[in-house]
Amino acid sequence: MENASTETLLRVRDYDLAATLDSGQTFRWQPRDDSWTGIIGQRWVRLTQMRDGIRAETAGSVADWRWLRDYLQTETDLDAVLKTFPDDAPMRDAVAACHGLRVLRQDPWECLASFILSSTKQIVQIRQIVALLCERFGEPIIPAQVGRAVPCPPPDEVSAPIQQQSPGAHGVTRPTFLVEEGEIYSFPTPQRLANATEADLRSCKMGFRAPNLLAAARQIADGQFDLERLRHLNLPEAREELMKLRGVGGKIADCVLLFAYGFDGAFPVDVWVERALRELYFPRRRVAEKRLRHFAATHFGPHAGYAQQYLFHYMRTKMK
DNA sequence: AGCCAGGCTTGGT
DNA sequence: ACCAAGCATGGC
Repeated sequence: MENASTETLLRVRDYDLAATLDSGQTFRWQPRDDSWTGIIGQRWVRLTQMRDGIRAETAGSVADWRWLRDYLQTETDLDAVLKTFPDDAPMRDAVAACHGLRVLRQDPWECLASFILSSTKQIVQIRQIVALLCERFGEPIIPAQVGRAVPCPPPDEVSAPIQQQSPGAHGVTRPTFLVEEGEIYSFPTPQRLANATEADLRSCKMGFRAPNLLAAARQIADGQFDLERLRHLNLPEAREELMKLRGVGGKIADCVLLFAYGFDGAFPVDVWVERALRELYFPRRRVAEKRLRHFAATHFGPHAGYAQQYLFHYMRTKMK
């Protein structure tokens, strides 16, 4: 029986929090003071990498931390997963370079919506679009004043804006507060977005992706499309179902299946992973797309998606 | 300035 | 069944 508390230590080894939260599977976590702050569901959370695990702080008392262990997948036996990877040089290098990288278990709707917004966008830009979407349509969340007992904020911290030069803004200075807490909005529900207009969504800089997100939100909001039902399907069935949504092809479907539903066999192939496959496994060879997909589908074993995440992060961070 | 970005859809052979 | 263009937007 756990006592209700606003903080806990999740004991876990071989968990690289930074690699996990910054490897393009999720888009809202922000680094700050050796910690990561973000929103999980309706909760503000701060996570800190410790030697013996992950320290978690949140707003409001928590009696049962299962939701967080589930999101972070701290119970996953990483060694058991790594043992299923093919024993070849590229995979060994990727695992060595990204030791402790995990695949999260995210909320299906947030994951789906985020990846609908991801097509032909760099990760930094996906983050910006998602941030705008949450600011405009999410519910405000109260961040915890963790670690500092502040009955009332010091007057100079609140009332005195810091003059800050925004770079490249032609000499325009804007007053900003130094104490901004980063993410303070929940991810908008399908219902909320279903009531928005396409123009509203376009104002979040999502361009041609706006009608796709809007259509998905409306289909889910009115019950025509059931994200929960996908949990009871097998991988190919669930994949086919997701691909019925406008703007969702094989790659985005695979991302959602892997990052939200825990289908470890899903193997998203984007430009980075395709590059990894061609350069690491078929150097200086012309390989047809068809054959490459067959290789991807057969070579990496039951946790292929996990292997894919190692290749992806390896290519992005270590191979430039 | 031009190319590319965790792609998908559509219309051409 | 395969190929290219087009799609918004921003960073480099």
